Amino acid sequence: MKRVTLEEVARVAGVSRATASRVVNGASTVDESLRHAVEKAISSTGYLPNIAARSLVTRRADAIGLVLPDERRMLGDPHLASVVSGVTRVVRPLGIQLVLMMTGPGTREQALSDLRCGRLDGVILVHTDPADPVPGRLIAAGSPVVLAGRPLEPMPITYVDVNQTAGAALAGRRLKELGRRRIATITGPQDTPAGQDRLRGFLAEVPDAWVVHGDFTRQSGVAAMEQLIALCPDVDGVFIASDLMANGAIPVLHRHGRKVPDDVAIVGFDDSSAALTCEPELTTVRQPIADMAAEMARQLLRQITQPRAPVTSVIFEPSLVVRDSG
Amino acid sequence: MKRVTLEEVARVAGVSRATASRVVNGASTVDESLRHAVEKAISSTGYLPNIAARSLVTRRADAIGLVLPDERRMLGDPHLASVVSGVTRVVRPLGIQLVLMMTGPGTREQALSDLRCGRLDGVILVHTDPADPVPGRLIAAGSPVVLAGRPLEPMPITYVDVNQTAGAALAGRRLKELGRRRIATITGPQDTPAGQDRLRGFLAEVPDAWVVHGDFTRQSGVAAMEQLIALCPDVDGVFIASDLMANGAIPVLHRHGRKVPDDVAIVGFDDSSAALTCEPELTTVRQPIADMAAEMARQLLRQITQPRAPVTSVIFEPSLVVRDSG
DNA sequence: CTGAAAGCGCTTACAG
DNA sequence: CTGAAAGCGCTTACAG
Repeated sequence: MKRVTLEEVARVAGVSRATASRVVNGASTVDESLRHAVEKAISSTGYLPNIAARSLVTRRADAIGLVLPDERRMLGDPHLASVVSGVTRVVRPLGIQLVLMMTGPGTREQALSDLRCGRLDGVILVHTDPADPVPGRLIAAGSPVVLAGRPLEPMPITYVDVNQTAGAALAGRRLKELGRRRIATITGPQDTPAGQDRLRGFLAEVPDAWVVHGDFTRQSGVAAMEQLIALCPDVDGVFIASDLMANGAIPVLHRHGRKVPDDVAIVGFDDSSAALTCEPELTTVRQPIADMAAEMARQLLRQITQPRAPVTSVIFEPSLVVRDSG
Repeated sequence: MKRVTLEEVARVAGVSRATASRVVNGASTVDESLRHAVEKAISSTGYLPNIAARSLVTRRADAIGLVLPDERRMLGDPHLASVVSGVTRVVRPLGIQLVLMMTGPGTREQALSDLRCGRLDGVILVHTDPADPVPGRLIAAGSPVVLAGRPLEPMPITYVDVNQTAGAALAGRRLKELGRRRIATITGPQDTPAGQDRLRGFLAEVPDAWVVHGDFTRQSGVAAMEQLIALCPDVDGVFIASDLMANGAIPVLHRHGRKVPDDVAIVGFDDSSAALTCEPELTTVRQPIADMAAEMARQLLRQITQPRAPVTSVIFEPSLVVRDSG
């Protein structure tokens, strides 16, 4: 574990530290023969630049944060691995670290101070609730930040989202094409943009649908389906606003002797891993989570390198994945 | 975003930079009145130490890595959030960052170089397969490292695991207590310690059990159960070596007209979120993942602060969580 | 294109 | 207990 410094590389290559630094950083203004000498010295010594020293002068941490809500809220969440994967895909080739911050109620401030003390160049915020002051303070501080999903209240911040209303409309159209007549929906929480948009998009397509409310959790899917069956026993098509809720709701139908999709067609939303653990496998609206996460990383990187660039958001189009449930 | 330095704090407080540094770092050898002056200066200026500058001299990154396998392998994995949560719990109060490394086949080396260039103080390795050269090289380099789970081949490395054989025995005992006579098991992959131990521990309790092999994935649970039903149509109790496999296997039983738990009792292993998405909810052997992850972090921290400390591993005792499936 | 030099912001022996 | 000073390892104007 002998620590090799740039000084040493320069000496071995017979050049100055400045020149050695230039080839390490790929500056194009280095003579070919010197470059070669330095490269040879690098590999012979096994040199690796000290990141702290570099950071100190470049004023970049080369690290971004992924700020998550607390464990309880992440636990059933089937998206985490995909988000991490998508971000990693764009960030790693650039040598940028992904630091995970799973926050408790009082610890979201951490992101702010990590940004201020130069530990992080920017942050991606997941599952931000409307009361959270962090996004506002980040904007005020001029820190690079992107939100996963449109914020409830409009604010001048970059976000990446799927076209929620279009996705819900896809689900509605599918149920109609299947010839279903007594159509219902189990919604997400109505104090979130996704919950609102999925309901609105669906009703635009199926205005007379029955509406029962859930909150995206599996458990709420169970309760909502019980409620729905009581409300409308002969329902024959249901759009359930998250795969996780569908995962809870389908067994309720079975318990009531209703077959899926013969008696009741089900369409979910997300195309998360929860869709595959449904019986039968879930027809659902696909959100390309990993691609969206990759785009968040790209947007964040752009803000970091171009602090004065205009704020833009990007919306992905959803698609319908037809499986067995509807 | 004006950057406040220690220099400035010292000037405001009317002391030297050295003294200011001492109170920032909580050195006890500072006169009370000076300490007060510095503290006041810190809060009035909003000072936050520059991490890179500190790292450069302390030679610590104050960051640890969590090295995961590729997305495909993590996707259905219900443990990720719990692991992150457990590690975060111990690491955050110490101001240590958790950096996530989701590796592809060729990128596990990243951990090595991040360690060498001072970007990481240590790493936790998850799902290491026997062919992976990384653990060996980490040991050779003397880097702080802990493994999630016992390595297949014995090696002088710290790991944290659950007592797998004891857990499997718990499952066997449960099925016997339920009065089951034709007992079987669906195993995990036999080239992993967990897969081997769960089978061994189970057979020690139920020596004459039928054995069908799976690989911990949901899909393999489906296939294995089909196979088992063909092999032993009147099986009445099955220990399935992961909740995820059980999640796939139970619907197969239903499809064959067998009720759970009346006709066939099922006991899983993990107590992950997959246990709750089973119908009926899964009786399973609980692995306290978050606590285990917290312990991994503690072990790693100890290695970082005490490089010459002896290698120790820690084993958690599992417990049986009785729900509805068996 | 190249090198000598300054400087990034901190911690830590070393004297006093 | 306190301060002046050295030094961590790099990058980057600035001359040449």
